[in-house]
Amino acid sequence: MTDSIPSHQSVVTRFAPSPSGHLHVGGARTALFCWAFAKGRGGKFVLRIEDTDQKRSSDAASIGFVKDLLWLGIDFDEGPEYEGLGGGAHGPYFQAQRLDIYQRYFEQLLASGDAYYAFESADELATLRAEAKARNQPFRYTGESSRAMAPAEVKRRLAGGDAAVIRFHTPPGSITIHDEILGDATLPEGEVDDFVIRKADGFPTYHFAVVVDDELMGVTHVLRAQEHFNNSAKHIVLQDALKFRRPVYGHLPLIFNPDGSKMSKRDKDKVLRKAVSEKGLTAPPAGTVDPAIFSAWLKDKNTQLAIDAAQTLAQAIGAVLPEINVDDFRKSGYLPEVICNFLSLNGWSPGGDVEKFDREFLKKSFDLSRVVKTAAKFDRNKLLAFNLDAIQAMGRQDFIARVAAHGRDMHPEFMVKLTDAQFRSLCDASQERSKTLDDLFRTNTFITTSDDDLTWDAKAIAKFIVAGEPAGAVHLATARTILQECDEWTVSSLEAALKPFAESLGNVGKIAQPLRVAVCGGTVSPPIFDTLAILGKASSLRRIDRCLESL
RNA sequence: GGCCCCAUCGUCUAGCCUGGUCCAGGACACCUCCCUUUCAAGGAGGACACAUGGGUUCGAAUCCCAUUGGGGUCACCA
Repeated sequence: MTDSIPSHQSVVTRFAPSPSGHLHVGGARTALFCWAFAKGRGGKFVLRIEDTDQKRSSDAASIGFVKDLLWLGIDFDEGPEYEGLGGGAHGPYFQAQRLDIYQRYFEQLLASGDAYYAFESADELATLRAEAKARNQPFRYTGESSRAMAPAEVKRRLAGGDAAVIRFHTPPGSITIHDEILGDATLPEGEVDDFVIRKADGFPTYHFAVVVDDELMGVTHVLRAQEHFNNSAKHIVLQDALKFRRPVYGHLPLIFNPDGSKMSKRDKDKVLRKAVSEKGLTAPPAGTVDPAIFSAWLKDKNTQLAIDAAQTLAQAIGAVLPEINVDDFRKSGYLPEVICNFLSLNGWSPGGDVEKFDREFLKKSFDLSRVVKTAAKFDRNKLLAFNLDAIQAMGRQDFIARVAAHGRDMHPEFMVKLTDAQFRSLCDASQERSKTLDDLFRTNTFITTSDDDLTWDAKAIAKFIVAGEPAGAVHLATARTILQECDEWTVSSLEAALKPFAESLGNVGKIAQPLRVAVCGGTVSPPIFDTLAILGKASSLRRIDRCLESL
């Protein structure tokens, strides 16, 4: 009865997150592996929403994370209907809509004596738990008194409206979990107590819903994060009692922050709190966050600011929040194919020194035997390096198209200020130095600043305009008169015009830096001739004039 | 604290199952130099790991045990 599902049966995997507007990178990795495993074997990938927690049901309808999944190129065969995807014969795919299904199985277990009602309140249990903790003992619910309760008494209390949960009566004996990744592990008898399978509100607990749905949806392989490992024991005893098949389990190693802490949505909040306290802020900057919400948040470290509010506040105080969600990486200009590639490498590798590959390769190659047992620390540096490599490998048109799409999405105000020709020139000048699709927008704000609003960095002025013998300003003035004479304003013509003068000074740097500072306000920009060409003649001269006047 | 799991460069990992070809390979980061009109990018070098202690064996990163360290889990959350 403990046999795994036979291999000739086609593979079905599932990704079963709580409803959320955003997909966490850890979740993305799990989804990716589930997807690759099923797809690579001609099987099905099912998406199921685990929304059995009514306390969090305010956003239960929110499955915004699906857009992140699709952005990554992870599609599903069955699941909630979403933009033409989803549906399927095993729905509904929201657990909250499957209550009648669970009820049948509750009744089955109640009838067979494998489950029973229990009337302890959450408070009572919390007290017992606290006592156990104080004694450094694990708390185990044995439920002798509940099970000893006469059926008539149970009926009476139920009829009287007493709050009750249903608990599963875990049979005696040790429980062995077979795991394709970790191997076998045996939990001694008594480790799994009589856990709750139906809450007082009538909803199933996670353990129960998972077991029923996996069976009904034909799930053959359960791939999930290692934090669920011990839960498998509960699922196994439930499957046995319900006479269900056992799926093959594979528990994936966790993904951590570089410092070893668990990567979580709260990391953003932590960074934000730190920035706020460093700045000594007691009230939110005007126009960012509601002051009442802000002070409530500040008071209670256990609360988190809503994601949008956190973002605006961070922006206002110049804090950079860590990327945690897939959407954060999208906004930062990472490519979805690179994220998939990199995520795959956290916990798995194809071997043979191969580490750059696409989703098709992953589908074909992914297998459980090469999944690593140890947790990985998420290395943003390496991700960034992969992203750079992918960008550099792109064709010119492809790069322009993708940067433009990113720009329309994330920086519309930037896009409207540039002509098509300017934008293409900027792309050409930026591709080889772009680590993300966002770099070009962040590092070239001088282009969209109007000529008369441009300000200069004092250090840059001191070093490249004021200093020198003769001063940079002198060369700048000379360069200006040369530029004035240029009728053709292209990269090559500008270079040709300025080269002789630059060489007479020794090297191009003598003139490039003063010019760069004058037209950009700082020391960093695309190559100087590209920069001048993109700005155009009128703008370039005007900026040089203003710079010279400002001295 | 109980239980469970894990342990190769700073990081992701290859090698481990089927001991010798490993004085341990790749990648990111790091250091040095080169190139250079800034920032990047690029090129050439370099440093860097089998947690510790016992076994087994002619021989161990690879097998066994212990120790240490890390993680997970002990909810009417998933």
